[in-house]
Formats: sequence, C-alpha cells, structure tokens
Amino acid sequence: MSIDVGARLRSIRQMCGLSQRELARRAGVTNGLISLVEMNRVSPSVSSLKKLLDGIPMSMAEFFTGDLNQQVPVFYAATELVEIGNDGVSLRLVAAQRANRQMTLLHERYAPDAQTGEEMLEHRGEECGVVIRGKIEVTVGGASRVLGPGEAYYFNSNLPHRFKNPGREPCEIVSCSTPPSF
Amino acid sequence: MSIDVGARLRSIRQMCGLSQRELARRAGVTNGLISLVEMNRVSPSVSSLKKLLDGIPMSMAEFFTGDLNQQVPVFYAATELVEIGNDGVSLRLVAAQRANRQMTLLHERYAPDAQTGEEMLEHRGEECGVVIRGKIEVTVGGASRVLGPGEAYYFNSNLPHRFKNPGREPCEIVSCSTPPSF
DNA sequence: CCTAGCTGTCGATAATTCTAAACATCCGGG
DNA sequence: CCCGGATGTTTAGAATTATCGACAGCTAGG
Repeated sequence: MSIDVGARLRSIRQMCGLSQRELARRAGVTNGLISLVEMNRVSPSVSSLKKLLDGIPMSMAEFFTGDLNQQVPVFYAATELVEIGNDGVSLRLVAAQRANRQMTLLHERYAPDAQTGEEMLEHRGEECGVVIRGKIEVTVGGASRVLGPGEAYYFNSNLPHRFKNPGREPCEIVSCSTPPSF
Repeated sequence: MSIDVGARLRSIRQMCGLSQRELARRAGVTNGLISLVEMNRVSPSVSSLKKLLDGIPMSMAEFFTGDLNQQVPVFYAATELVEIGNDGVSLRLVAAQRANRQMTLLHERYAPDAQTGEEMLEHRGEECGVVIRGKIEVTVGGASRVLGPGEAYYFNSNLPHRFKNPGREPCEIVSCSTPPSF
C-alpha cells in the first residue's frame, strides 16, 4: 500500500545517470540523506523530496504518478469491451483487464428514459465525454443541461452528478474518467 | 517556486468538509500537526502527508497536480470545442481553457488518407479512444491494426505511435489521454 | 602494490517533524 | 450568563530526519 519512495527515487536517479553525490550537489542536500531515503530508512520531508526532484528535474506529481511499462493488449474489438452497465444503461469498458490504468474509457449507451441511478454520483477525480448520438441530460452540482451530438462535458467528479436520457431515441456517448472508477 | 503544501491541504480538507481533528483521526496523526502543516510551519514528511491524503482520500499524484479550481464551465457546445488539428486531421479539444486538467479529451476527425504526421509520436502518459465512424489504422510500437466503429485502443504514449485513415470515408474518433497533451 | 577518485553506507549529532496536552475562540442552548 | 462542544493554535518534549565526516569497496593508472 505505501509507496516505495526509496526504490522509485533510486530508479529515477539511475535512469538519469546521476550518482548520489551528484544529485545531492544539484539538490542542495547531502549524499547521506539520499542513501537513507533510497534505503527507505527515513521518509524524507516533502521539502527535501522537492529539492531532490528539482535536481533531476521532475515534478512531484510525475514522481508519484509512477509510470511503469508492461506488455498488455493495445487493440480491442467491439466485442472485447467489457459490459458493466444495467437497466437500460450500457457501459462498455475499454482495456478492462489492464492493470494500473490511469483512466476509464467507456462507450456508453442510454436507452430512452434510462439514467445512472436515483442517487447522485460522487467520487474523486475528473470525468469528461462527448455525445455521439441522441440526447443526454447531464446534471453537475446545481446545474443541468441537455447535450446533443458533438457536445461535450468536463467536470470534477466530487461534484454530485447524474446522466439521464430525456429523449425517445437511444443516446450514445464516449466518456473518460480519471482515476479509473472501474 | 516551492509548493504551498499548507494552503493546498487546507483547501482540500475544507472542500471535503473535514475539521482538522476529524482528518487527524482518519489519518492517524494529531490535529496539531495538521495545523502546523497548514500554516507551513513545518514541511511534513512524505509518510505523514501520505497518511493525511489516505484519510481524505486522495493520491499523492493528485495532490501535487493541484486541482484546486472549481468555477469553470462544465458543458461545451460543439462550437465551443477548440480546434487544434491541421492537414485533414481535426482535433477538437474539450475544456481547452480549463486549468490543471488531468486529461485531454478530443473529438477527432481524419479525412481520407490523413495521418498524425510523418514522425511517430512519443510522449509520457497513456492514451485511449473509441472509433465512432469510418476506419483508422493505429500503429503502436511494432504493432499496427485497422479499427472500425465500436472498436477501441489503450496504450502507453511513450511507445511510438501514429494514426492514419486508410479508407475513403472520413473517420471519427473520441480519444482521451493523460496527462494532458494540450 | 599503491594512490586517486569514484561509489554507497554508516554513526554521532544537529535540526526538524510530530505528539500530547493545554489554550484561545467561537457558537448555540439552557 | 455560563456551559458544552466544536473549532484552530501553541508549546514542551519525544521521535524522526538531515548533516557531517569517516569508512569500506571498487576501478583505473602509475
């Protein structure tokens, strides 16, 4: 659960071809500290870690995003998308089995009158989408609006939100959210 | 230059309606520490900040991407999407003006024979998309495949990649990438 | 073999972070 | 008016982090 700051720092430092002393010089800390941090014998203060990353250079966000590559499928046939919807709402998930995805990409279909649920949704992250076909009523915080083909939305997911198809024809959307909800 | 960890923490904590003591309880630290951190009188250790964010909850990466914006547009008419393409490739960006977005959502159109460029693209992050209409040839790393409507892709953007419309009809895609490229 | 220069690790100590408990406000109810 | 319960702040001292200097290992060159 806890982040292996030491291993991550060591890996990045070596990737940049820097010795502990060289990075220490650039960052304005001592080589000993870097040694201790990399061995996870101390948990550096945010200000120290910031200094270290400034010497690399790399942002805090990048550091904690931790982006490692792997050999996983790239292409997905329509039938390979994983269905996770219900009740007139079809949510078809791209790259469902991919470990440590950073996003959830969904091909969504709302039957007439279908909606995401009685309760407003509320979770952390951001989500956005484009309407392909039909109409969808999007409610976010207090605001509500009906979007048609080519129209789009983007909001913080911690605002209470809901989707509903107010029309008679099915509605099709492509949406994306981060961090992944599914 | 340095990050205002205190202000950021306070803002996020209040956004979640938590008191210092309540967050302290959830995070397993003392309320006093939270007070000190929020006043920037100490720079918390990474492990302490991690505990605090676990109590919110929020990831370190999210914390440092600084997502403190709220009063921004949610809905976008088709005409409000910002065109950033060229040469037969139309890339229409959702929420272009939004500060500190975590994703780039694009409504893309490729004219027949159009492609993303001579050079393969290569950048940090992940990207994914769903084909709405027409056909697109997606090349990622060594692999290449033609995708049609309803088919999808998801890959690490640091693998060299390219998109090309091999057909005679225009191709329409909705794609998303993180971190934002535009 | 020995030195010079690099590497990372370690121990003692200085500096900073973190805790625990007290303190100062503020607000609503009795 | 005062109390209970909430808030955030402060302080002394415990715990942890950061520094400085020493150390051992390795490699290249003389």
